[in-house]
Amino acid sequence: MKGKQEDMNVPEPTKAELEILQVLWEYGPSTVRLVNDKLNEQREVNYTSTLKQMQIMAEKGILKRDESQMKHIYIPVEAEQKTKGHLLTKFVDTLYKGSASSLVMQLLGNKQASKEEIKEIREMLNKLDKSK
Amino acid sequence: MKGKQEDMNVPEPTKAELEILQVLWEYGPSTVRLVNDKLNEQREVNYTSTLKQMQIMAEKGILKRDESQMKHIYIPVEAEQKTKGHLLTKFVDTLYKGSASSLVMQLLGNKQASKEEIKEIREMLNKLDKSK
DNA sequence: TTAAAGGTAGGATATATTTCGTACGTTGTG
DNA sequence: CACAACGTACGAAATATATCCTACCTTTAA
Repeated sequence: MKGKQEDMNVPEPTKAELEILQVLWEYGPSTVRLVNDKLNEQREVNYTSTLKQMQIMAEKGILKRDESQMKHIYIPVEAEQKTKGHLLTKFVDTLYKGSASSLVMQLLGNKQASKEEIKEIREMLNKLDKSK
Repeated sequence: MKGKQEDMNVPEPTKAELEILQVLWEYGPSTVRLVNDKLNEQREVNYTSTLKQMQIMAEKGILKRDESQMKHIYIPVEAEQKTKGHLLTKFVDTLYKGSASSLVMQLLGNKQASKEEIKEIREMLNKLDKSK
């Protein structure tokens, strides 16, 4: 049995696409107008640029949309954590040959993690232990 | 006093550029021939494509080169860890709003870290404590 | 009821990145 | 010497990504 459209593999977002996803993750299903407004709080973008981008994302299967109203509502197909997980996996694979601990080592070594964060990480590890 | 050429900010590598850097990191300063051979172990690339790419990287200041021999030798300007550090910082900033612990949380949660790796991470944390 | 505001669609353009073709010089070997 | 192998330089083409212009439809408010 063949999979439905929604089952197809969602391609990795490009840089501009990621910006849009961030807005949708933060504000939930939204119109192009809202997304474009949020983007413009950071940099200047023309409305139709954002529109086009989101249309393309819908074509690619990154977003789905509700066309029942004139103001279409766009929704990410994948959950935030899933998409971030993909990106993280790819990142670890390319830069650290898949070794999560190598990545964490650099994170801790380069002071990219504050004391509080180190504390949080330790607590996470402890919780992991208890759950076994 | 103005900085020398070498002091200029090294731009972030593109995807193709990163592939080349990986080879140089692994094998040290190398000729285009060697880099191209290594790349071709993974995918087909024309020699002149790799050459051009490395020439551009030299222009950008990502690589420097020794032209004293006919076979030019290319060398990364930044150390491996420094470049990876930049990329990691950017990654944490864009995807996790700069929170290292959020990233680690996902790493641990999504089973992208094996038992052994979790053990290693814990040991790293312990070492960090001792050094204080 | 009509003009302004705001919506979508889609082609064209701009920019960034990647790949390759061609020209031409140097090295090595029969 | 001559020619094949190998090197660089550089413009052009191919791709991928991002932005915008124009046309046209719908809603809203004067």
